[in-house]
Amino acid sequence: MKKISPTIRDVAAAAGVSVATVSKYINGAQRFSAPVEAKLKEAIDTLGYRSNPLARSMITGKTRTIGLTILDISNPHFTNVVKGANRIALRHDYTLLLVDIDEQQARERPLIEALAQRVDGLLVSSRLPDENAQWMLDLDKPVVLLRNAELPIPSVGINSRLATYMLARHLLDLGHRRIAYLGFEHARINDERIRGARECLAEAGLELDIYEAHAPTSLAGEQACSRVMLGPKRPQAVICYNDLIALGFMKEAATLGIRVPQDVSVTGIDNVPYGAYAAPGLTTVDIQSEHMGELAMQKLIDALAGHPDPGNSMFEPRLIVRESTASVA
Amino acid sequence: MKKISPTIRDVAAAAGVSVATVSKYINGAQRFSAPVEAKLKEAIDTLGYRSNPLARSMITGKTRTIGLTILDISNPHFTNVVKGANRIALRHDYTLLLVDIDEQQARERPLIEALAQRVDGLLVSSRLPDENAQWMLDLDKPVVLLRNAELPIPSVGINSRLATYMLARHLLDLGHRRIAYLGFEHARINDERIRGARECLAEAGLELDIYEAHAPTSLAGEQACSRVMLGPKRPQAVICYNDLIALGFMKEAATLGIRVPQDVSVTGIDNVPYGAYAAPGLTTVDIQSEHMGELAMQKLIDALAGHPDPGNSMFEPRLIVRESTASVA
DNA sequence: CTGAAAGCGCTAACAC
DNA sequence: GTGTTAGCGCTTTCAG
Repeated sequence: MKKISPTIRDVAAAAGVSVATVSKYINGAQRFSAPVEAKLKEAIDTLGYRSNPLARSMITGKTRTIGLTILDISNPHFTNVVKGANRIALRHDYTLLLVDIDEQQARERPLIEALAQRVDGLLVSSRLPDENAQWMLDLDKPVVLLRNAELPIPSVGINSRLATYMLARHLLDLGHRRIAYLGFEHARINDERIRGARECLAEAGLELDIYEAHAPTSLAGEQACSRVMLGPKRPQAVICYNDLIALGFMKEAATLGIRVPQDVSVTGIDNVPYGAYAAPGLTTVDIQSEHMGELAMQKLIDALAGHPDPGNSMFEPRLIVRESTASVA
Repeated sequence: MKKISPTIRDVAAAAGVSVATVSKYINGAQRFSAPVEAKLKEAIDTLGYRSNPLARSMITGKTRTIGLTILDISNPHFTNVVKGANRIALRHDYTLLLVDIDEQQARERPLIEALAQRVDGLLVSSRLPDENAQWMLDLDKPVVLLRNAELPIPSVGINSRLATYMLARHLLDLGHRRIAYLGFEHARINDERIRGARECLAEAGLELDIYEAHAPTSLAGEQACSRVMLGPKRPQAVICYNDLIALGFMKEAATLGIRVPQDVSVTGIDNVPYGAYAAPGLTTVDIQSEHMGELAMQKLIDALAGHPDPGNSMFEPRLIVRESTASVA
């Protein structure tokens, strides 16, 4: 059962034409006389010929593949980014070469450099600070960054500062005064998020208490909960770095006998699907993850087609109020 | 800024050796005399040479890429499969070419066939029934199926029948008699799941009432809830096709004023991460999604290395009892 | 419209 | 150890 697949030469022989003609036919490069076209069609499907994409790629330098690096596919935010990116890619006949960096920064650069050689362009989500991302300019492939960048690389991101500003505003409106932020300092946008909340509180003459989760995960949220809630400065409301941390936080709060939202209001960021199915439903900010993936891929494909759209595109966050936040008793 | 990247010939020239020598050096195929090795090293990094993987692939026929088709990356079950598969792949220096079929069966076969030409092997998750999957044998690439297959194709799956049997048993033990199954008939394994639950109930002289969700999603679970709970045969317990449906079901139940688990016990299948963070926590069956991805990838890589492990590997489900199930009042 | 010929960048025998 | 020589399967001038 080791049938060697037919090459363009076999087709040419069978159809009694030259390989060049076959090549042009396959690529729809021009029109043909009726008899030639008929013979080609015939030869191709009796042989079951399929052109070898590798050989074509070597010559054209195009692979119809987009490299996508993601920090952690388990995080629904990134899952949605992939979903959106995949949708647009398939629509344009591109396929995704996916690399889940899996939170190990060390391998990031070599992985991306290797990836770059095998794709037409890249979508990159990375924790690398802008200063250390210059090398991406040397990849000689179009890149779109999944974040807000100051670099001369097109990017798609979210206004994180506004996101936390909105959450802080919402909590202030509910009458909260002691508001804490449970962050994740290894994320580049953590500072932005702190700034947004701080600004808002400052306008009310208040300060933001800052706590740290050791990972952007539910488990880390659970583990941080007692530290935040049973410490000396128990907050009335907690803004979490993301929804996963918030969900973990809420679960552990329940275990500790702390009621949400009666005893503490909790918010996340991302609007992951499961925030709506938690109880109480999680108040959060929608950052349009799937649209981010779509837009980033669209920008990349446009660049590939010779219509680069440089600069940073920023999505505006949208507040989603559910039951995890409430007025001060 | 259009620097054409150096080829193996440039390196050979710069180092004063033949291209064959360079090729062997790059591939670490043998040892070299000290002076040659030094010159090669020198030439390679002054030129910044990187071998072109496309050219290599064309000759060797190997791409170090694994094709992975998934039904819906948004479903945490599949997300975890990807996570596991990616981990093993990276460990062996393979990369994933991901295609999210996105629940549109029509494009499945052509997409997979195209994918097969560009990869060394495939991991396939598909809704195609075994009878219509014969063509996969003709892909001329090793394939591992992510399901229980009767085909002569290696596969990794879960004992679905046992999963629902266990859930039914658990519910019977809690004293439930009127037990319903909320399924998703387009899934191949739906029948297996029905059978497992039915068998268990039959042993107790009971029958299973069957309802249908129109998709394997939370939204579909929400929409099905009133149909199940406000119909003529209100069940005491509901076994849902998967966790997403169960989560949606529980949410809508709360909206309808039906208490879980006091008024109805609910279970899912999959053990997605967010089942633990719902309230009440979702009783479910762990199907080891991530391990499935790992094992499937390992089987594929073994096959690629000439150590095929044919046959079906089946994971055993594990019951996870949380708060969404309770004894009859 | 069709074909001949020259490679793309690399590997793989096989000599030396 | 190192070099020579064929190509892999395809696209792409450039003639006719």
